[in-house]
Amino acid sequence: MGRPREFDADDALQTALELFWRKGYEGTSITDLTDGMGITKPSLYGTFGNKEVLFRMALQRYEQNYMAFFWSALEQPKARTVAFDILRGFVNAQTEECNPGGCLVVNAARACSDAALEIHKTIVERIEVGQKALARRFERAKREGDLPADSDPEDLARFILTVAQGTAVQASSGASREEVYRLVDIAMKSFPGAS
Amino acid sequence: MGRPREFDADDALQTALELFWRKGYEGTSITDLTDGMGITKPSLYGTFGNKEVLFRMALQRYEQNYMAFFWSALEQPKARTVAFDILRGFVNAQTEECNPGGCLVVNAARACSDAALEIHKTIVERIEVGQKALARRFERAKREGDLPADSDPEDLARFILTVAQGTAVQASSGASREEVYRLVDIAMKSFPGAS
DNA sequence: GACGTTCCATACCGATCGGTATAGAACGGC
DNA sequence: GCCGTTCTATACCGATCGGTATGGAACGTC
Repeated sequence: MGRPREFDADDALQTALELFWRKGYEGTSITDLTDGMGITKPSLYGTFGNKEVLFRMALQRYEQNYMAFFWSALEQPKARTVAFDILRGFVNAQTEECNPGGCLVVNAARACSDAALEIHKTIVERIEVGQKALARRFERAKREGDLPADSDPEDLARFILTVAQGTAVQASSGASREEVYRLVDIAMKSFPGAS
Repeated sequence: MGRPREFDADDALQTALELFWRKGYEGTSITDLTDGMGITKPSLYGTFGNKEVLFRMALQRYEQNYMAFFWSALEQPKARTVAFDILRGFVNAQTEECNPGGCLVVNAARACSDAALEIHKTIVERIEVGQKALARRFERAKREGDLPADSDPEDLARFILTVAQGTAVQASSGASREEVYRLVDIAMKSFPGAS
């Protein structure tokens, strides 16, 4: 009962996600959000709570809708394919025409001012979650003989994500998909099992 | 003649550099700057003009004092040494105890809000200057037979700087110097001439 | 010691920040 | 038709943003 809302909350969240992606957490103002969503401030606060929870909801949606490739890549049978699929998946998301450039997480990782410290902590934590999951996957590969006995799974995981973060900077600076694809090919030469 | 200023402008600029390094352009407020410098706003504006020119002065000082290794690395005789010295130099600057974490340029590269567009353009431009200089160095190496005939100097330059940008994200997220050193070693396996 | 000059301290500017109080408009249930 | 509820619109909140006007204090010069 009561008056029905005149906008689609899901559409609005998608708009917020894209704005945060493009401009970062602190770079996106409430006015940016309400203008983009086409709603008023009370509607935004009534629906989403406040800016911080809205960002966290957008972050969750981002991981679900744009970072899903990461977790399915982990299920590839060979570590080398895991690594390649992850890098390619990142680059695809970062250079998709209809997406903002770069990576929402990396773009927001410099939520710099003291006021955004909590957001920064969350971002760093999300990166670590992915890095640890990848390291565990590489440990399994090492046990299976899929990775050499002298390789360090944690270092390899850090390397892959570091390249992904680097490509995010490149992509948000305007590098083309093909350029970054070639970059991934070069990076993969460092990975055990290169032809 | 006139009353002498009661603070050292060079010290103040160094403080500004460190604040911008740690918190980015928009994340650093005028109050942050004046508090850190121990001066008042009129002194800051009288000495440096405004926030944007202060940032550009800090950026210039940063390149001179912390990125000098880049240009001397270019003078190394072998391309592989050039690449390694550059990566090591970046990591050293990014993980120096007494420095803020990461890279001022990468941290500021997400000067996200619409207001900071000019700063963002400058930052992207500074990255490109380095990337092009490195590509030219690798072109020379290719001509000299120091790099294989089928290698692409531009792609190699982009790869090295992408890894450097990735390490900057890692470092500002708290990775240790040794961890990032190992990461550089892995990345160097992609570079032509690996043992 | 008066002077022009330069710097410092306080207090202020309009704009914007994230967030909210208030009042009215649009609905379902009775 | 009326009520309770939930939305929307306007107008506002204190705080902070980058930047400045004003007045006095500290100098070298004469």
